Formats: sequence, structure tokens, C-alpha cells
Amino acid sequence: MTPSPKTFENLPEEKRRRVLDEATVEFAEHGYHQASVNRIVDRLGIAKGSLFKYFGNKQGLFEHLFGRAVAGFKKPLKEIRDTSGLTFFERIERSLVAGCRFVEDHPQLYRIYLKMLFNENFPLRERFLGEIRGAHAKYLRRLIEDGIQAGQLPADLDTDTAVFTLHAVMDRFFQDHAVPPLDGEPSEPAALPDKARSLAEFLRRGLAATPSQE
Amino acid sequence: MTPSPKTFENLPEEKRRRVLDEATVEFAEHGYHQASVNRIVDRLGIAKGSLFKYFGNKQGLFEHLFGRAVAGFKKPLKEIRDTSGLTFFERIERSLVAGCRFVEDHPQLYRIYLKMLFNENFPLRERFLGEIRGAHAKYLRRLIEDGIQAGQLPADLDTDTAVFTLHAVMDRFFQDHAVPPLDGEPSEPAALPDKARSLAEFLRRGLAATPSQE
Amino acid sequence: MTPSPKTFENLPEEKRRRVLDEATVEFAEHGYHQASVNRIVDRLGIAKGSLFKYFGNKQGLFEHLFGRAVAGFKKPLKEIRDTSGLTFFERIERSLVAGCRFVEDHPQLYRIYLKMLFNENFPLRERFLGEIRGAHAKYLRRLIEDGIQAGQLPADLDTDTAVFTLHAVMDRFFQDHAVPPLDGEPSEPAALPDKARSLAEFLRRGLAATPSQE
Amino acid sequence: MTPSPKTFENLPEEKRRRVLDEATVEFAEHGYHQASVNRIVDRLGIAKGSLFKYFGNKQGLFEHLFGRAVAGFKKPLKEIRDTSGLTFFERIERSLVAGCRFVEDHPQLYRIYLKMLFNENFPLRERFLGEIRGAHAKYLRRLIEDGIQAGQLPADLDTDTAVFTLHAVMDRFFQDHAVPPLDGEPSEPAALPDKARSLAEFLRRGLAATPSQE
DNA sequence: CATGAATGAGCGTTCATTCAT
DNA sequence: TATGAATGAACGCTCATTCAT
Repeated sequence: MTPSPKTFENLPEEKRRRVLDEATVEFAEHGYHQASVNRIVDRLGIAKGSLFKYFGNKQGLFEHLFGRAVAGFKKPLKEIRDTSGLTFFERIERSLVAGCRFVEDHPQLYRIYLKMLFNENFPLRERFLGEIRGAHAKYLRRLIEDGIQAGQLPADLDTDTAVFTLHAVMDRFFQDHAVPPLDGEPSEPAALPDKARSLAEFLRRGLAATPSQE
Repeated sequence: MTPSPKTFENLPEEKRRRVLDEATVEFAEHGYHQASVNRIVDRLGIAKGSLFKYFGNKQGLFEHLFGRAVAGFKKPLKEIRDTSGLTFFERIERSLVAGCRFVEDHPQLYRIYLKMLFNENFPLRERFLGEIRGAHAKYLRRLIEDGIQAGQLPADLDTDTAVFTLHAVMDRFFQDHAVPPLDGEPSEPAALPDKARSLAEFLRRGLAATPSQE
Repeated sequence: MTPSPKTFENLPEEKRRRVLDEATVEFAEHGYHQASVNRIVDRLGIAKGSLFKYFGNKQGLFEHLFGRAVAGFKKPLKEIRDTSGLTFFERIERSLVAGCRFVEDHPQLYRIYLKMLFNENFPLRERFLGEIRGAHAKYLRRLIEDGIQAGQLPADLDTDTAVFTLHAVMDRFFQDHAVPPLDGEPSEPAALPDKARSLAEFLRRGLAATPSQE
Repeated sequence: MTPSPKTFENLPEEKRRRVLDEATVEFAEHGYHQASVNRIVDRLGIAKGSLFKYFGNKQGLFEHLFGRAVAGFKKPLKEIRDTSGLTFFERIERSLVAGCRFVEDHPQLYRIYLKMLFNENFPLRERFLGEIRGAHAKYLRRLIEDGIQAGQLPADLDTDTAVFTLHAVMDRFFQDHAVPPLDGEPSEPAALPDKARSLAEFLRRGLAATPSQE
């Protein structure tokens, strides 16, 4: 009856991993409401009651699972932010590659994130998305400010708009990297590093010139 | 078993509109699978059997409703494509505004589109997304080619990448226009026309320079 | 609201025939309860209300349709009963052939009859089956009595048992003629006339000897 | 989606029996499609979900229930086939009695079998009927061959026709034993043993003479 | 602590029948 | 007279959740 998250923590590491992995796949494939606790326990071969003992209910399971993942969404950013001796555009390029790497390494988590983006009924959506977006915005703002200070970006750049645009373009870059194109679409115009460099160059030009050059 | 779309066509205009509006709201709020035919008919105050007479089944209802919408997605593009005497960037700017106008006029349809984007289980997803994306890609390609011919874009521009980037940025522009920002986020940095001009200018710079200028 | 069978009688002959034929096929394929009035009117291309005006309700339609058919079930018997100059076994043989001819000419009606046989929920089952069986029993009894009088059957034959047995065997003969054998079964060991003669011969021997001959 | 027949096997014997009995009655009374899972669970006083956990779906319930019955259809035959020291006709007589006993002991299963006979839409019909008919045909063929070897049947008997005829007559014998005669029909001309002996004698004569004696 | 049988509201869907036009 | 839109009970089935063992 009590959620008792202690129970789950006491499980052997291997089993804990399997439980979370299987559940992640289910949520990634079906979203939250269409995900079926029945299917999860069936695939795991454990009793239904056990899962509810561990996490209280479906939402508890999701919260546990995705809460741990949120940290993962932030990690690649930190590593790059702490690099020194790189220009703004090199950092953007590395961010693109690092983000794609994360998407490749944790495709299921990214699929959940994408489903959560536009599904207002996803539980804890506000909290999780807020955390992720906040971290990314903060990261990008920091990068831009560093870039301005280093003279790599025009001093009169509108930081808010730049954050928005960078965020938008980069997010979309990851999306296209993760989601298989529809049938018949021209897929994979180039390999990842080339695509990243190409986009970084594009952004460089977009941001570099002073807006008053008109 | 008896789809009989005739039945629906024979209904008085006002009722037809109410049915489609209510159903659209339901799909917009809950996506496809979580949308409830029960809720729809309850809100409409009609019998469940009636809805199934009109559209055969849930998917038929969705197909009818969203199929009509797809045409709406394409219309604003056509109008701009047929303008003459405008530069490439003026056209992009108008596209952004027109797209936002559509999103504002049909917020529920756009919400459905967004939910469909990352939910692989959405029925008819491939068909509808393919149609929409195809139309947009074709439209953008045309714009870019016109721009090159008019000397407003560099002749050696990689058209494929340009289409991809334009599409990505514009799509995201509409998304941010449509989806209310999460609590506490800095919302609405600027009014629509300013945002559109600002982004168009950004894209102008990104595309204008020749990539070989390095 | 009123059944108003007059309405149907006033229809042009051709339309009346189509309505009954289509309905007969539906009942033959699905039995009574699984038969769908929707499907019938769809195939006919007439309004649902019309059918209910004609026959009041589903049962009225079935009653009309099968009531007319019952006469058909009796007709072949009468023709043979009125033959003279034929022996008992020749008459049996002709009955078998005539019955098979009827089954071939009206396969849908016979399928309905077979479905009715063991489905107690068929409406009007008692009345229709009673009529058909009664006519057949009366017919067979007459044949047997004629046969005894003509010295073609033993005088001490138990008429009741003979009627039962004849009825059973002949009915089954028609069933096997009508119902396609299951996959892989040895079908069609012989053509109809041979089968009929063979069975008549078998019955001849079964009935001919006096039971006391042991 | 989770058939899980384990669940049902784990139930206490008494409950398992009640569930199957109640379901059998429902199918016997209404056939497959008109049988109502709702009615079954209402009579049982259990939740609807439980039944679906046990058998996956309606067809699974029917398959379980009737699959077990099919074995029962074959058992009485085996016992007689393995008797020795009995003549062909004694074996036929015993078969008739044993078959009737089975029909009396399991009237609901036999009613299902009869409904299945002429209802082409019965699920699993081909499989179940094929199994039953196959076993019976094999059994009768064996009996006839034994009878020929023992000199109790003419050596030149057409085995195929004999199997068909025996099968037809015996099947019909059971049917008349099981199905209550229609109102007003002369019922029960004799008790079972007498009827069986009488029919066996009839068959003896039908088969005994050589067909060439004409 | 794990189990898994039980629950019952909810789902999408079908149907014979009614009745205003 | 013919129409066909409207009805709503019933269908087979799924689900997250509970709790006695």
C-alpha cells in the first residue's frame, strides 16, 4: 500500500537496471498513457504487484525513471562549458556532436522527451521540461556571453533572441538526428560531423555580422 | 461497417461544424489514442451511434477532420509563392507571419500536428506528415531557387541543406509561437512582426555569404 | 409504425424479388441473429425505414421469406407421391434425386433450414420445422404403406421405425449433398444418380427382409 | 493481449469447473456469436476482466472448453474398438449405446457440436469438426475392415460408401436422441437399447447382402 | 517481500428499431 | 410512401490498481 521506494533500492543492481530499461522502452514506444504496465511486467517476468510496491503507481515508475534521465540530459553540456581555449563556434559544433551522441546512446530517453514536448498530459511534464530547458538556456546564455567577451560575437547582439534561435536550431538538429525520416524523404544528406560543421558555420554567419549592416 | 460519409454531408452546416470542432478539441488535448469518443459525443449531446454512422470509426473521424486541415496547412504557402515583386527574404518574413496566423487561427489543428510529429503510433501519421512536409519542402525549394535566380542568394548555395535549415527554423518558430511556454520561462520577448523580421534577418545573413569566404 | 404488409405487396415484382433474394442470402450466410438488417439494405440500396415498413421488424422479414419457402420444401415430395406404376424403391430413389435437385436449386433456403435445425433461438423455428417434418413424415408413411400393400415391403414392418430411419438417412443424404466437406475429406465418392441408387439399394435390403428371419 | 492460461490453471478445481460449465451452457444455448461473455460473468458473479485474464478472449474461452470436449467425443469409440470377441454388429450396437450415453452425459457439449455443424462462421469449426469426423471415420473404417476379415461382412463391400452410410445413420441417431422432438411429434417410439438394437439390425441387413445379388 | 487473482470503469463498435421530414 | 438521421443498450475487450496469501 505504501509506495516504499526503499524496496526497489534494495534490489540487486542487475534487476533494477532491467526493470528501468524495460519500462523506458515501453514509455518510449507508447508515450505515457498508452504505455502498459501489463506489458512491462510481462516482459520482465515479474509480478505486477512488485512493480507497484516499488513505485506506488504508474506515475511513480515514470517519475523515477525519467527523473534519473534528466541529469543525463544536462551532462554533455557541462563538459563542453568547462572547456577552455575553444571559440564560440567550436563549442557550438562540439555541442551539436555531443548532443547527437547522447541521442544515439539513449535513444529511448530522447524519444520520451520528444513525446513529452507536445503532450500536455504527460505527468510531471512541466517539471521535467522546465529543468531541461532551463539548463540548456543557461548553458547557451553562458556560451554566448563568453563569445561576446572573447570578441567572437558582436557586442550589441540581442542575447535573448540569440538564445532562442540557437536553442531552436540545435533542438531541431537533434530531432532530425533521432527521428527516422518519413518514407521517401531524402535522408542523411551528410554524415554527422559534416552536418554539425555545416550548421555551425551557418550559425556563425547568422550571428557574426552586426545587425546594423543593412 | 457502414462508413456512409453521406450521412454526415447531409447534416446542417452548423451541426457539422460543431461536431468537427468538438472532435478537434478532443484530439488536440489528448492525442489520438487518449481521445475519447465517449467524451466527444457527451459534449455534443448526441448518441454514440451517430458519430460512428458519420465516420465509420474513430480513425475515420480523425481522417476526415485532419484531412481537411492538411489543405489548410498548405494554403498560406501558395498565396505567398504566387506573389511577385518580393525578395526572397520578404517572402520568408511573410511566410513566418502567415504561418503564425494559421497557427493562431487553428490552434487545435496545430496541436494535433505537433502531437503527431513524435508519436509514431498516430494513425495516418506517415500519410499526413508526408503530405505536409512535402508541400513545405517543395515550397521552400521554389523560394530558394527563385532567390538564387534573382541574385538574392549565392549561386553556389547547397539547396538541400538550405531547405532543411529553413524548414527546421521555421517549424520551430511556429512551435514556439503555438505552445505556451512553461511556467516561469521568459515568454514573448517580442511581438510577432518583430520576431519574424528578426529571424528573417538572421536567416538572410546565414544564407547570404558564400560558404567559401572562409 | 404498423407492419403494413400491403406496402410490400404493392411493390413491382422485380423489386420484391430482389429484396427477398438479398435477405435470403444474408440469413443463409449468418443465421438469424447474426444476419444484419444494415447489410441487407446496404446491398439493396434502399432505405432502412422501407424494410421496416414492409415487414414491421427483422422477424417479420424472416417470417415472410421463409414462410414462402416452406411450400417449396414440400413440392418435390408431392410430385413423386402422385406417380403411379413405380415401386417403393424407385420412388425412394426419385425422392433422393428430387430432394438433391431442390437443394441445388435453392441452396440458400436449404442453408437456412440447416441452421434452424439445431438453433433453438431461431424465431418461428417450431412452426417451420414442424410443418416441414410433418409433411415429410406424412409423405414417407404414405410411401411405406403403399409399399407394404404392393408387397414390396414386408407386411410386419414397424412403420414408425421405418419412417424414422428413412427420414434420418434421406435427410443426411441431402445434407452431405449440400454442405461442402471439410478440407481434406474424401469428397464426392460418386455422382448423384449413382449415389442415390446405391443408397436406395442399401435401404431396400435394410427394409426388405422380415425382422424375424434371423 | 495477455492470454496467460496459467491463471486459470491455478484456480481451485471447483471454480474452474463452475466457470467452464457456465460458459458451456451459454455456448450451447446461443451458439458462438450470440453467446454473451457478459451473461457468463454475471451468472458466475465474477468480474469481466477475470474471464479475459483466464482465456485471453472469447474465442480462447471457447477453444479451451470445446478442445477438452473433443477428447471426450473420441473416448467412447476407443473403448469399443479395443473390445475383442464381439461381432461387427454387436460393436455397432454398443457404439450407438455408448454414443447416446455420451450425449446424455454431456448434452451441452453435444448441442454445441450440432450448432457448429451447419454454422460456417463458428470459429475453429474446421479444426474441431475435422478432428471429430476424422476420428469417427477412422474408427468406423477399422470396424468394417475387422468385420470383413471376420466374415461378418461381404468381402466385396465398398468400404467408402459403407463408412459414409454408417456415419450418417449413426450421427442422425444421436441427433434424434439429443434434440427434443418438436411439439406434437411422436416422440420416443422405444427405449434406447431397443432403438439401438433395431437400428443395428437394420444396418446388418443393409450391409450383409452382397450388392451383386440382384 | 513477492505474488498474481480480482476488480470494474472505461474503451471503440454494432445493432434493430423509431420517427420527423 | 420513402427516407435516413438518431438512438442507446449491448457487445468484446483493456487497464491501472488492490490485497489476501
